[in-house]
Amino acid sequence: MSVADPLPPTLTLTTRICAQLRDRVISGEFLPGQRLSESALSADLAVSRNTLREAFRLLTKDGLLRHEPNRGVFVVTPDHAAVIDIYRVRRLVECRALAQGEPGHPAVRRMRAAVERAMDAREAGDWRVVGSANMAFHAAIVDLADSARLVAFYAQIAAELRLAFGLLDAPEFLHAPFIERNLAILEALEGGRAEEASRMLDDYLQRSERLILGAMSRTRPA
Amino acid sequence: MSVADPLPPTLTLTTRICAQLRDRVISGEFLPGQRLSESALSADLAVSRNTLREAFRLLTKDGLLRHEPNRGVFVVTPDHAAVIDIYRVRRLVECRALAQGEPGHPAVRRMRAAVERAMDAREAGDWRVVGSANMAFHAAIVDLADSARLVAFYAQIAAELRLAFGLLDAPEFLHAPFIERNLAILEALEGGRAEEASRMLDDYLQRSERLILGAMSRTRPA
DNA sequence: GCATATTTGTCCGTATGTATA
DNA sequence: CTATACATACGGACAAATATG
Repeated sequence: MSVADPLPPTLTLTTRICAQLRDRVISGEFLPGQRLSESALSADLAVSRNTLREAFRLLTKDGLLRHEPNRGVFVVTPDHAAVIDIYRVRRLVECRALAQGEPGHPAVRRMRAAVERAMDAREAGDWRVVGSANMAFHAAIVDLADSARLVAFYAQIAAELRLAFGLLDAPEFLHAPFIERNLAILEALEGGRAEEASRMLDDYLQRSERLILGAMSRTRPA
Repeated sequence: MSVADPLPPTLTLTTRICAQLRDRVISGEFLPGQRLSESALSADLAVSRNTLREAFRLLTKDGLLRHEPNRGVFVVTPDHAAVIDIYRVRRLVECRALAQGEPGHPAVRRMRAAVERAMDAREAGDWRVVGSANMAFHAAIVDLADSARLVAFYAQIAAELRLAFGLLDAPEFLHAPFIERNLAILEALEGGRAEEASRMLDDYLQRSERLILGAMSRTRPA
C-alpha cells in the first residue's frame, strides 16, 4: 500500500477546470449573465486559453454557459420560458419515474435519507442544506427509472434550475414548504401506492413552478 | 450575385467541424469503436489540432464520441446495456408525450407526413428513407410535449440509437414492420384516443427493442 | 521487461477578424 | 470612424502517457 495515491487526479486538466468552473457557477460565485473572459480566467486559473476553451465547450453543452460567437461565453440566465420548459420536463420525467417505482428499489432509501436530512436542516435553520436535500430527493426519484441517460439529463436540468433559484432570495420559501409533501410522496411510494405518489408529485411540481415564476416576476421585471 | 456565398458559415469553425464529424459518424463513415486521430483528422480537415479538440469535446457531450484520457477519442459502440437504457428512455419519454398529446398539435401534421413518407419509400424499396422517416415520426411524438430541452435530449438518444442500427445489416427488418403500427398510433391520436395511442406505442417499443437486441446478439458475440 | 516511437495533453506566440467604446 | 479589446484560429513546442517492436 503506497502512501500517496495522489487522488485520482481526474486525469485531464480540462475536466478538473470544468468541474471547478461548474462549482463556481452553481455556487453563485459567477452570476447569471456574467461574461467569463478567456484571458482573465485563464490567468486566474493558471491554465492556457486552449484548455479553458475546451472546458467552456463542455460546460456549454451542460447548459450552464452560453456561447455567443465572437463575443464570448456567459453564465446562462434562466428566464420564465426556461423555468416553464424545465418544469414541463420535471413533470414528465419525475412523475413517470415515480409512478413505475418499486417500494424496494434502492433509490427509495436515498429518498428517505434526503427527506430526513431536510427535516433536520430545517430544525437547525440551515436553508442551504434544506435546498440541496430537496434536490437530492427529486434526483432520487429519477433514479427509480434505472436509466443512466435519464439521470444525466435530469442532472443538467437540475443544475440549470439551481441557477434560477440563485436569482432569488429567501431560499426557505422555495424549499421549506415542500418537505411535508416530499414525506407524503415517499410514504405513498413505500406503501406501494406509486400512482398516488405520482399524482401528489404532479401537484407538488405545479405549486413549485408557480412559486418560482411568481418570485421571478417580482424580483425581475421581464 | 457572387459566386461563392460560402454557405452561412455557421459562424465558428469549431461548430462547422463538429457538424461535419457528426454527419460522418452517423452516416457510418466512421465506424463504431474506431479511433479518431487528432493529427490525421486535423490534417484531413485542414484545421488546427486545437479546433478539432474543441469539436471532439462537443461531440463527446453529444454521446457520439467517447474520450479516453491520454488514449484518444473513439466512436461510441452501443452495446446491449446502451440499447436497453435507450429504450427505457424512449418508453418513458415518447409514451408520456403521446399520452398527453392533443390531436390539433402541429406535431401531429409532422407525424402524418412522416408516416406517408415511410409508406411511399417502402413502395419504392428505399429502406434508407423508410428508416429516417420512422425516426422522424418518433421525434415528432416528442415534439408533442412542447419542451425544447426534451427535444434536444431525445435527439441525442436517437443519434446514439442510429449508431446501434448501423451495426446491423438489413434495415428493412428494423423499420418496415412498424409502419402500420405508426399509422395506427397516429390515427388513435388524431381520433382523440391519446391514452390508447400511448399503450400501442409502448407495445411497439417493446417489440422494437427485442428485435434489435436479438439482431445484436446474432451479429455480435457479446 | 525494455527501449523506442507515437500520440495526447498543455502551453505559448501570433495573426486575423469581429464587436464595441 | 477610428481605436481598442477580445475571440478565433493557427502552428510550433515539449512533457507525459501510451503503444509498439
